[in-house]
Amino acid sequence: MVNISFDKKFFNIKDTLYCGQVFRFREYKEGYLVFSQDKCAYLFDFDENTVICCNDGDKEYFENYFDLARDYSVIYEKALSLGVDLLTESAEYGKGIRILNQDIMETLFSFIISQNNNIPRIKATIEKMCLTLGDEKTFMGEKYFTFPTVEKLASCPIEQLREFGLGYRAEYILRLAKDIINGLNILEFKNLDTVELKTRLLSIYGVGRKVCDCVSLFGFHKSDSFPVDTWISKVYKEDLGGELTDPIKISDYLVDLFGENSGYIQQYLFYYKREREKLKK
DNA sequence: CTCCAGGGGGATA
DNA sequence: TATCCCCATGGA
Repeated sequence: MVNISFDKKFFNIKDTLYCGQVFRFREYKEGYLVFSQDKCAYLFDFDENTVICCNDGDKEYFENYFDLARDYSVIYEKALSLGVDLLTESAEYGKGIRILNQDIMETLFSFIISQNNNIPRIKATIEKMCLTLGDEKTFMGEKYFTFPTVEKLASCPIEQLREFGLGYRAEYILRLAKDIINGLNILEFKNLDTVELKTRLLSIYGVGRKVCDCVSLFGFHKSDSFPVDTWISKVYKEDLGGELTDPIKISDYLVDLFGENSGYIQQYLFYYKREREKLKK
């Protein structure tokens, strides 16, 4: 086992896990267990640091997963410098968020599941998938299940996929898994620029603009992506005074406005808007 | 272009 | 109890 310590000023565990970019984690002891692919890490606070505890062989994987090489103070300062009141508040509130570098396959399947769905149910569905189709492993004495392989997903009867709570998304999952088995190479997309990547992602059955932007950002770390859901639509309309209604046009407008920082700013705004709404109740 | 089905749970009225 | 909403999309 190895411990990686990182200044928690720009790495807050809760903000990073609850800002909606990731679905496989659970509370454990003084912190959280986070699962990715077949791996697991234990995160906790220690003094002024966030500590990542993982198996020796997974050190580099999780350093990349938590995007430790990137200086988030630059992104935070940039957000403040734009002079938009709501963004300043949002960045201050969510400056501990890190945009994860998640497993590409897992991100793609997970965000197809996320469409027109709520986060508790997305988590529950993915958990059932892992429990049934994944492999059992142990980390720090805790049992967990790996994310299903494409082979397992492709050979799973559609009725069983529906039992996980996938609903009509079961068809999307099955068709994609089968396409990958038949030669569709998603990992090859890593070499593409954002425009080309998005075109390829959009050609996948069940992937529209919203899922495409999430996968571009959370799987491929294309930060010139601005996923627009109902919360971001509200921010755009209520706080930025926008008049567009088509989410695709709103996304294009916001990427044009924020450029390379779009993805980070999207997370600041989404998280702040949603958390603040929760607090009102 | 608009309309609507797709699962199902939780929030709201 | 009924209705709306949810990190939407494909098809008519």
